[in-house]
Amino acid sequence: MEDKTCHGVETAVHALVGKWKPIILYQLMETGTMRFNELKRSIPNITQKMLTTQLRELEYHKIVHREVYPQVPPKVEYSLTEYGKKIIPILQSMQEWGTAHQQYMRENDIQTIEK
Amino acid sequence: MEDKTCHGVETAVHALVGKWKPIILYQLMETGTMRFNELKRSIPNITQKMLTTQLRELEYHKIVHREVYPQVPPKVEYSLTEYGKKIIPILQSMQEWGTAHQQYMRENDIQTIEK
DNA sequence: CACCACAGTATCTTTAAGGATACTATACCA
DNA sequence: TGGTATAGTATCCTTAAAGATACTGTGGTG
Repeated sequence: MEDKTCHGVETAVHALVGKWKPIILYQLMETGTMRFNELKRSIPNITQKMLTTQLRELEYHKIVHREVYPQVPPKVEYSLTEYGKKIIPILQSMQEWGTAHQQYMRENDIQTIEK
Repeated sequence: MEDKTCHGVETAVHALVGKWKPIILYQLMETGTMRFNELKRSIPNITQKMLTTQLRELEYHKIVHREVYPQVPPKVEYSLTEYGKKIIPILQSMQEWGTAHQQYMRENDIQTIEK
């Protein structure tokens, strides 16, 4: 963190990176407050473990708020914090570019998924 | 394209993710055309292998242009393509948010690097 | 009574990403 | 004659991320 070469982009990458975080955030951005399983259902293929760990990290970074209702069966709601809402522009430009990129890749017969 | 589940964000993440890609792109955005070693020197700790593979992937995605000059010693220049320049808004909002986030984390005594 | 939904943990295993190191060719420089 | 710079490959090895699976407690429903 000392040197000038550690760009903000690095920090942003660090906080947002991972296969799931941007998708989780995008969901919360679109839908607002969501319960754990609601979130899980909205993201195909994500496992409980992945969802939990990613949410915990986002919570740690104060990007996501976790509200526990002491009930049985449990009820836990997730939402973007006011602070977390500041990443909406990033998500939106990613969404915009990503959608265009899908089309561009298709037009040029380039695989979006390499390997 | 009406596939609601495969968000553009996913594609964006896929094309931009990795420890190095956003940094490489940010360099090229700031400096313009750069030679291989110039890029390498500007990114501390990156290995040749990492730089090469990341550049190849970006080239594959038509985000980065690679210009080889048939000389000895070799000269290869990298730059953003016109298409690649479309991600500048993403990089800028990431840079902006990331810088603010560093400060926010510092103020709240939260480690940017977990674990 | 058996079973479901809820929101998770706890382990274990797999896979992908990243890193270290050594090596290449060739021209120029001292 | 040896050393430097260039832009890479080719291997091998180490982590970190992701995934699979099983398990928890409890209250309400059929």
